[in-house]
Amino acid sequence: MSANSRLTIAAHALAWIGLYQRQGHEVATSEQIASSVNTNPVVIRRLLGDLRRAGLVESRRGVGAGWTLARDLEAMTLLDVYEAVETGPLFALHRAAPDPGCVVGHGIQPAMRRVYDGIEKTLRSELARVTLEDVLGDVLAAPR
Amino acid sequence: MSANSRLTIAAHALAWIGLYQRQGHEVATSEQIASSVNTNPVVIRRLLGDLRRAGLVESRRGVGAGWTLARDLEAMTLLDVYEAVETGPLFALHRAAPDPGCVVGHGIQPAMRRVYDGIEKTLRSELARVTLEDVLGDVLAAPR
DNA sequence: TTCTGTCGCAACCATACCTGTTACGACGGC
DNA sequence: GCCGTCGTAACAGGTATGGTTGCGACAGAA
Repeated sequence: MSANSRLTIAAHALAWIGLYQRQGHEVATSEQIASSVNTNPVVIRRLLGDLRRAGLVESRRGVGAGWTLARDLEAMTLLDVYEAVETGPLFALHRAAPDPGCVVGHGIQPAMRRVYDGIEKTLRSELARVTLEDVLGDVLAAPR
Repeated sequence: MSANSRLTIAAHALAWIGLYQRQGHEVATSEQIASSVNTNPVVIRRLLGDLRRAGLVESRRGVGAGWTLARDLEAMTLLDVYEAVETGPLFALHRAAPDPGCVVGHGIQPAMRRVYDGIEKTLRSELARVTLEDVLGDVLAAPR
């Protein structure tokens, strides 16, 4: 599976904004964040747009514009971020419906859905256990 | 995320072969399985090729060729199948390395990797808990 | 009012992966 | 030699992601 890095980048951006505000600055610009992430500012704006729609950050426009956290990193979990930036399910069922006349084709989808639902539930509880404050703490604890 | 259905199709194929053999047949052809899955036989052959390389199925060639299970469904878990058909990690880190001169850019990757490693470990234990025999049982228990 | 810096967003391209399809050689039993 | 099936390459189409450019919208400052 070609995994995507949206969750990683979103967590990076949030931790960056949180640290920047903690250092006394009011707003962070997409260009500053993009510089730390090493990507294009538009990529950051797109992602932060998702986070804004999820109520995790706010944006100001005009001169001196930029991004601020909508709530403290302590009150934000990776599950919030995951739900804001990820769309579909982890595993998909058949693209085209299997043969309903076949016993296996008939019963395989509910069987697999049950497994996948359990996995997604576990995944969510794992993500919900980690706050962005935890992430930032881990980041700052990295050896130089 | 655009999930892929490889795990679903692989489980479908294995359950189908298992049931077919249980009904007294020796080998299953990719065309029969493709008919139940509702896809092209080459797709099935490609997937079963992965499963063969993982030691889950065997193939015969020549006239009367086809596929057989390499071991009982009871001794096969969804984790075996997952590892056979899925390649990369569930979540990716940055595509391009973040700015190492930035505190966040420096520490974000080990921090996220720790989270992702924990999640993958949990995912694997969930998948390892389900045998293909469980799946087939669930399939056969589906209401008509 | 005008200027300036930033966001918002559309458009486009490149890449990568997955799925489906066609084609054809390899194999092995008859 | 014939035939059915696998093995695999090649290609096309769809989709997701990421990178880039361009430009209008906005809001504060001069």
